[in-house]
Amino acid sequence: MFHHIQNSLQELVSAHLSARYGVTLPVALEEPADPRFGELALTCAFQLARQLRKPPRMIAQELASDLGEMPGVAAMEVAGNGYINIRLDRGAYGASLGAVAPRAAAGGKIVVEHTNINPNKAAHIGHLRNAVLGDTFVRLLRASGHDVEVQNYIDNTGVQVADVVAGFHFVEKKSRDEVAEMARRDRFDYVCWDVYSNVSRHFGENAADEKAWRHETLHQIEAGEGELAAMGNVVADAVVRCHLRTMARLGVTYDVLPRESEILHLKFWASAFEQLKERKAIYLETEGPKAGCWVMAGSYYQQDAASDDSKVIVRSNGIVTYVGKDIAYQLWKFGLLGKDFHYEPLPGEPSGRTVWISTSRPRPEGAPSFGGAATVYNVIDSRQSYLQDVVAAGLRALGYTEQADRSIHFSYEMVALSPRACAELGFEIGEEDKGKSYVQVSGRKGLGVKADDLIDKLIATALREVTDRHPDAPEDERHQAASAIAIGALRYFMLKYTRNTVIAFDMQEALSFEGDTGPYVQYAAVRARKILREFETRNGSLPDFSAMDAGAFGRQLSDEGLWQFAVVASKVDSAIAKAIASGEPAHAAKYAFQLAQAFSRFYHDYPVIHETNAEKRTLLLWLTSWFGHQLERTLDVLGIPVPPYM
RNA sequence: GGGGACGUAGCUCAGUUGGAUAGAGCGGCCGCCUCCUAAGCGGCAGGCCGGCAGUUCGAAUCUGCCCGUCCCUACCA
Repeated sequence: MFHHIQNSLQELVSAHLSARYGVTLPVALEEPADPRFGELALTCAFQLARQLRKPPRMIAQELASDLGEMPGVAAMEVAGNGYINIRLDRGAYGASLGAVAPRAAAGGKIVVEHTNINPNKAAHIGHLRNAVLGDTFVRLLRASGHDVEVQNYIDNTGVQVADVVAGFHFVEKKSRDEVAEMARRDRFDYVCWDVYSNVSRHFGENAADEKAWRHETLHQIEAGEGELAAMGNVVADAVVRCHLRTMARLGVTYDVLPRESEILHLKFWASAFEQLKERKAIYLETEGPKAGCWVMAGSYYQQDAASDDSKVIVRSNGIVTYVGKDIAYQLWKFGLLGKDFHYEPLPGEPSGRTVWISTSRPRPEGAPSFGGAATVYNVIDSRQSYLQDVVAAGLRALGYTEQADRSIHFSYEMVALSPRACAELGFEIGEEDKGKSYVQVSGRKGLGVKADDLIDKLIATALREVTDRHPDAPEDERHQAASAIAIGALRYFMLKYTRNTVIAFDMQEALSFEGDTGPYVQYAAVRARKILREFETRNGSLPDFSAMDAGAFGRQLSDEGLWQFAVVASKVDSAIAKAIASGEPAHAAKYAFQLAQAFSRFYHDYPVIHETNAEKRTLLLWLTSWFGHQLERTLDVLGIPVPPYM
């Protein structure tokens, strides 16, 4: 509702400015920090002051009287040097709050690619940040009416998978069948975690083995033939399944899983390669250390590039780099490659929605049409910004400038470990890391917090809290509540930091359920539901809310506390729009927290059920119900469930 | 060397395209459970917004130069 008023006022004022003064400028409508200044404030008098060569206060006075009556506005006051403070008509505003704003989709399909975990080991907390950020952004976009497709790219033929295969084969001396047997058991991704760190350690001590084993394994995997290739499929498929299960615990889902093996087998790269060569986006280097490589000139992907800067796209041995494959994949996402994957439903996925996975053989099943996006968001950590620049430059070099502009690197900083977390986990910190405020996680070193371990720990902690408060509740119910709380705590923790903040993961902070946390927000939702349930238990049903007209809202919302509460709770759409515009899911999380804070105060200050004045009681119940709806809408966007009780 | 990010309360972080008195959580101290769940509420203490200059009616926010921290800069991904 707030969002709606903001937009219409902006239009009105903007039209007035151009008619009255012949100027067009973006009308700044801010929300004053101090509620005594009203709900909105115009600062355009300041912006106009220089152009009109008049003091801002005079312009403000002129504007305020010229604008006169505006719909939904009760009063305008000139304040300070030239602010125009706007007070909304509380009765009309209150009466309009229940209305649901229509959502118009516009701008074509948006592809969001996230998660993208190498299928060679268990997911860790860094991957969680990626998935939660991506999933939440998807929910934000969908909540505002966009058509969104979620892709999770599976690099099942890369070095990381090859290294684990080499570990199983050369170090652990396991056959393909033995690995397949292990893969059927629980938490195979944990087994791979150890195999990977073991083989990485071995490679660190034995460079010859690294070169030989990796070469042999990669060669088989890329050819798609041999024992090691078969083992690679077993490992990657099983680990992908583990990852999907881990993400499902957090409510993270996907529409399609494009795999690198199909990029290879369906010759995606060959098509992209032809386009790149034809458009002279890349060239064959003839001299220097990169002789024999197909490279992209540095000037394509960075300003002020040194003249000899270039990025290898195809190695001198003819094998394409990851970036090259990524350019092909990116072209496909926009429908520019002239090729498509084949798809099959991923078997064994829980019902509800089908997850499709790419396959190289045509399948009869009617898969939806994937790719062909108008806009693409790649949720990838900031360390890869250089490579993302190269990918976008590839599109641009092919003449797809619009798509390059709509190819957005949704970057975020890494999740590192606080020194205390390292100590708790029993990791030895190297000398060079001692003085640092955080330590980077490393799959190769096995240094990190596994996602499932963290989730388990959160559930156990939450279960203790729930059991303390509800010792007599059935166990499965308590467990359900604890799981919801754990998800809330984890997702909120991953979202509360803005994207360019490095998270120094600290177990105690992550396990905290008080203050600026998910459970605090969930608690507000639980209590709102409880009040309504309690009232119904005592009185049979809720009162008839249709009796609440603008007059009643006007009378009751003259109470400053209730009015402020209603205003805050009316800003859901505004918060979602802001989070999308700024690309910061953290803003939506922050808003959810502010909502919960407002409710906590309301809960404390207004005993709803015990209110004796009938009109006021009805309004309090209506506010509680409507607030609950608003908060749950916000929580839904954050992917945070509401526990049955806490 | 080049590119990028960051520096705000003891700690961890917000700060909406430059706006009114710089906020939150945690930690510290003091209060509040006969009353819809205290995972809560209220209060107090705590800041030359890294430094210096500039831009202007106005700067934590924009520009330049310093200081400090981190990331990237592979024929790895």
